[in-house]
Amino acid sequence: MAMKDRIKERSIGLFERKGFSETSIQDIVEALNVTKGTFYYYYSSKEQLLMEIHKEYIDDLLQRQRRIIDSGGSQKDKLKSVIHLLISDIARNGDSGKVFFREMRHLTEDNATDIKKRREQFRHNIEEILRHGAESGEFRKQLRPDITALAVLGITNWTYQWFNAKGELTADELAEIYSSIVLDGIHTRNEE
Amino acid sequence: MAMKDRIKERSIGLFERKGFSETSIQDIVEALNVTKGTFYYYYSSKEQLLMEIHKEYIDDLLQRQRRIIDSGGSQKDKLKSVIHLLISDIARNGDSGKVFFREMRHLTEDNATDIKKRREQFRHNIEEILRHGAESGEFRKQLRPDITALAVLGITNWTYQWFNAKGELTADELAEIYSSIVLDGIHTRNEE
Amino acid sequence: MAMKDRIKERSIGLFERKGFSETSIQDIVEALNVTKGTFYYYYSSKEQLLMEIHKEYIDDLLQRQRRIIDSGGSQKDKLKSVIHLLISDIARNGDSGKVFFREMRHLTEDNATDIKKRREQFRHNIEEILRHGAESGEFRKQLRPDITALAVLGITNWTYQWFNAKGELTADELAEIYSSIVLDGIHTRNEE
Amino acid sequence: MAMKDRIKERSIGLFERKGFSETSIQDIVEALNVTKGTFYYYYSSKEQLLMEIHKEYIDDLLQRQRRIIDSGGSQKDKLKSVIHLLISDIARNGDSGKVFFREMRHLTEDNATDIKKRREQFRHNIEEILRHGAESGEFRKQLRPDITALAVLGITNWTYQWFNAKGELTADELAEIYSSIVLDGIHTRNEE
DNA sequence: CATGAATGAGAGTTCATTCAT
DNA sequence: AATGAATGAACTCTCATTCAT
Repeated sequence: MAMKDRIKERSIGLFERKGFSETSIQDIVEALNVTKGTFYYYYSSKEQLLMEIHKEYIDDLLQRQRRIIDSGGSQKDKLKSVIHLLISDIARNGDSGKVFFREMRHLTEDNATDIKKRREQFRHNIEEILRHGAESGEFRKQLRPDITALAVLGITNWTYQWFNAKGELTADELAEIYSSIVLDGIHTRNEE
Repeated sequence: MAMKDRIKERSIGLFERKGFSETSIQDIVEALNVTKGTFYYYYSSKEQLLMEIHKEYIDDLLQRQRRIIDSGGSQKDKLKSVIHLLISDIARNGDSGKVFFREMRHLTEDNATDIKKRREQFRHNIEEILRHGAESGEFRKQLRPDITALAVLGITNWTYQWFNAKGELTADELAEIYSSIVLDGIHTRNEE
Repeated sequence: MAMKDRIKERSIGLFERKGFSETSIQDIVEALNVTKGTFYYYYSSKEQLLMEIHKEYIDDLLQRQRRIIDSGGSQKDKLKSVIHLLISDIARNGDSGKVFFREMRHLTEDNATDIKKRREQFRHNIEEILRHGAESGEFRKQLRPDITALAVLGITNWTYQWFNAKGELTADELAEIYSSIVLDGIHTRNEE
Repeated sequence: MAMKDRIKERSIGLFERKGFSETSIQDIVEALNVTKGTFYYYYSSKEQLLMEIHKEYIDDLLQRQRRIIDSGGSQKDKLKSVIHLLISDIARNGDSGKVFFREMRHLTEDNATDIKKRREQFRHNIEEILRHGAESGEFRKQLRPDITALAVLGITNWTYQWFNAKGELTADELAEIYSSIVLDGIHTRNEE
């Protein structure tokens, strides 16, 4: 693998374990057995590295979300797929996600604005699924799509705080449970 | 107000705005127009201050949660009350919550373990509500209480990322919407 | 002497010998047997220290120049006194002057502008002496006061490049020679 | 133009604008759209480049000064020619001169000694003109030639600090004024 | 109670230079 | 003739903490 990617990969791991601020350039280069000069040959600053991690993560997510939305299928299926997308990403790509959700604060203003826009795009796309689903009669009409989208994101994103890909629960199972809660709630139904 | 509390209060505000690592003791004492010596007279270290913030926050939450659980009422009402407790706390006490959710990483191991235990207690109490509700037939039996508790915490805690107490939505309204989603889901029902 | 002044004094000596860029904070604090922290307790940056050196130097010079101008006496006497002021300052205060003339480049724009204004004030004051002297008939009318002022400054300031206060020539003697050259030139006169 | 000269030329421009220490090899090669390797193919170090700039400058000056001295003519004419030589060089060759006068400090000891010798030769040659002029009766006998030479150099070299080749004053005019001041002084004469 | 001088370790970053290709 | 990856030392600056007063 190229040095630039090796640096990124190790940094993600260290940022996840110790936090961005608590990880020094020294830590990163020592983990790779290279020198600080090497780091700065590939990245102009620690923040630029963080920015690249963020961009890669959110762009990948947006792209896969786009594919789901463009696919045929009911809005319910699309919503389930988006939930599955987010959860399964933890198993695939866990540390990146954790860094993404925790360390945005350390981007400079310009970069933060950039990333924020893409995050809002992701949220907005979920809102659209909910809105179309309400129009088509799949979803309850009285729930505000904006708040509901945030609820869905809350459930899934919080998973980054506790989910262990090697635990007894698979990402697929968890996505299934979340979908069930979001779609049907926890109340017993008349018909049950 | 006593100096010790003034220090804590200002620190919470600064930690929320800039982050724990990015806030220096200098920042804190300058904001209060005192000197570093004063800080160290009241707190033995920056981390000890963070620990006190955490303890105060979680203990207050646990105490109020306890009161809800000990009150009579259905499990459904208790769950709604806990959701309301968490959301309304943002309006009352927003910065503390944000610091609590973001900065636990900066506690030393011993302190982190201590706080983690209390957080798990809080989560466990929600699990119990869910478990009792399932036993009593209020809630669907096939949903795992542990995962469901984490879903509830996800929805509410994520709110700290975006909720603005001065926005168009009140904490009460938001708690109501969340309860509706959690209890009934977003699907349209037969009877509707 | 107070630490702040000790730092300044030593820094002037080091800047003179090695140059501003080539003198590190480490060099300064080692020469004083203190630590870097101490330096930054008194000066917020290396540049701020340089700025204080510059301000002190030029302000002192301007003040003494003012006294000369406000004294009675012919313009010729005033010019001679200003030349004497500049030369004698080297003996008194040599390193400061060398730093002042060499290191202005290292000030940030705002600070450089500030210092430049005061330097121009000094030059302007010489111009005024020359202008008044021309009006009163003491000095030749066909010489432009602005260029002549720069010539006077050239002669005197260049002295900082080579003059050694401990050499065979005293500052007073040198000032006398310079005055003679500037006033009468090097040509032989008819009457001689 | 050959790469080696292109590097030198650009470097002179950068050194003049930013200073020797503040100009990195990176800056130089970026300005030329080549890589660091190229730089080190032609120059063994940054200092060697500086040395070549110095040598070229002073050797050119010495050579032209020699031509003036070897020409017939009065000492007065020779002195005027040397003043003109120095001033006109600014217009032709401004950046080199500025670098020459400002950055000698950054030569290593051996190189500095070498350059110093040639500078002293230049100064010594002026001294000789003055000495011969005094002997022949052209110049006042009571002025020390060594100090007077330094005064002449002061006036001319200081010009590098402020002269703008594109300003209202030409180099020729300035040389004329300087010569007048040096030769005749600023005093009014009986005969005027 | 509170000050303020001083510490010392470590942070992010820069940069002249080397060298295999 | 030129590249570009890598080095390593040095740089400016920050900061939690200590302690005599």
